[in-house]
Amino acid sequence: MLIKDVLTNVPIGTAVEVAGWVRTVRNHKGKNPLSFITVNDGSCFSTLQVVATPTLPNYETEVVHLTTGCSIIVKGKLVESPGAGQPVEVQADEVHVVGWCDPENYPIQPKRHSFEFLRTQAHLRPRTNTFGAIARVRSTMSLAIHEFFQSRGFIYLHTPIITTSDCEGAGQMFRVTTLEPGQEDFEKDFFGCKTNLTVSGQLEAEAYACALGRVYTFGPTFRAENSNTPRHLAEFWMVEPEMAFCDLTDDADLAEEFLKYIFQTILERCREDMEFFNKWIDENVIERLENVVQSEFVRMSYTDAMEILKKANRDWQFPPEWGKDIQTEHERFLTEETFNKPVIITDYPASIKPFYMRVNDDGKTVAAMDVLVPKIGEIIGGSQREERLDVLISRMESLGMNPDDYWWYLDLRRYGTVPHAGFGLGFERTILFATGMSNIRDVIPFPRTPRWAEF
RNA sequence: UCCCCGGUAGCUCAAUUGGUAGAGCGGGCGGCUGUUAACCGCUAGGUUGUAGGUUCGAGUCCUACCCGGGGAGCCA
Repeated sequence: MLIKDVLTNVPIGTAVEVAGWVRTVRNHKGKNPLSFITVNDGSCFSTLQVVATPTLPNYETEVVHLTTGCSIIVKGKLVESPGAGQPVEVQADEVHVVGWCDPENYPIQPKRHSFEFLRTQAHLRPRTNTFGAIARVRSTMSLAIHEFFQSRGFIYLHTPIITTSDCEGAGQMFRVTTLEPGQEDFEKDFFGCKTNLTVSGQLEAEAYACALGRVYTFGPTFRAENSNTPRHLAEFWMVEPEMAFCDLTDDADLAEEFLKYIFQTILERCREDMEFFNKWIDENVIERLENVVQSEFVRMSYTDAMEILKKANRDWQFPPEWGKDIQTEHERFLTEETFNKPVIITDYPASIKPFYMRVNDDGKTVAAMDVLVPKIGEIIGGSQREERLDVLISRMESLGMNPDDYWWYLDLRRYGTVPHAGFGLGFERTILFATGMSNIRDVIPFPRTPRWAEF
């Protein structure tokens, strides 16, 4: 029986059986000895208080020696709790110790640990309040993502992890090879050519969108960038919808609806976990999410955003200038100081965006859009794709790319081409925003970053 | 990769101008008539990240390296 159900669905007086890990133990040894054991099984944030007395045959031999981390199975009766901290508790008829936990060596103590320390104990940190809550929120968000797309007629697509295509501009790649170190003859390699871990499923998703209409991917992505920040991982999860017969405005509409849906979902379904984050991690996180769900996102062109930045009376480390990238300090100014909500920036200069984005009529900008949120910065990057064969080829050539390498991608424009658009959402960055956590290494179970692939 | 800050007990941290390394929590033992990260008493626990150097003397100063955090770049 899950503790989640015991605490919400089971009437007082019911015989229950729960299995979980001991969080804390309080023993009283006076004239009226008894023990309070709080147990968590991960099914919900709350613990269940178990009351054990010396009438248990193993009370002296086992129960009083329980410590944090022990695994137990408890049979007993659910009763109203006379104590103040919890409405109900279990009066134990049986406490079976499944696994002992040496308290001298067990790293997880019933106290506050630093996240830095817990990262070195990534196999045990899910037993803490914070990491249990993150795991449940992450799972609920994953389901919400599928619900959102499936209910709108999107087909869930699995794009390859090993690829030969280079989604230009998406960063450094991890080589996949069976060659011995030093060998450079790719014809002798496993695939007979140079292969990498994917940096994006977009190009393949476009192929399926140009057949099935609406598709989305949700899977791992790999970047070999030497990025050492609280917002970057070498292995992270990305959601990439792609829609045929769709322009940039439709794309931005989808992104806005999508974010609102997943935040709304965790506010509704992860109330207890969210209240924990709000109390201990970020005292404004619930209010911020509610604002996002209720408010309209700001939408403005890159050109207009540059005007706002230029008019701002402040010393920029990177002075804003048309044609240059929007820097982190600019993003924060827009999302945190100017609007204090998500901002969608559209129509970036072609010179700073990749080849596949559709060239606008002005010839200088492309139909790109980034969704920026307070604190985290960019969580979505997307665009309308260039569907005109001649424009796409000349764009590739001017960037020094060989169109022959992208023959199948160009076929999509040769045979029944169609306006289409899509975006990529960084899943972990979205969890950061949703939980108020500040380091991306704490919202994925086993993070991979430069010089760190333990566990 | 660059800039800044840090590394002391199992964990979280303290240690004056360079002068005998401490506390809280956790652990062990004892006490406590229902507790809430319980409380009270006693107790064990350290090659101060690594390797050099300066000094009568280094946790403290210098050099190099390793690891971590924050910021930047790259991006999601």
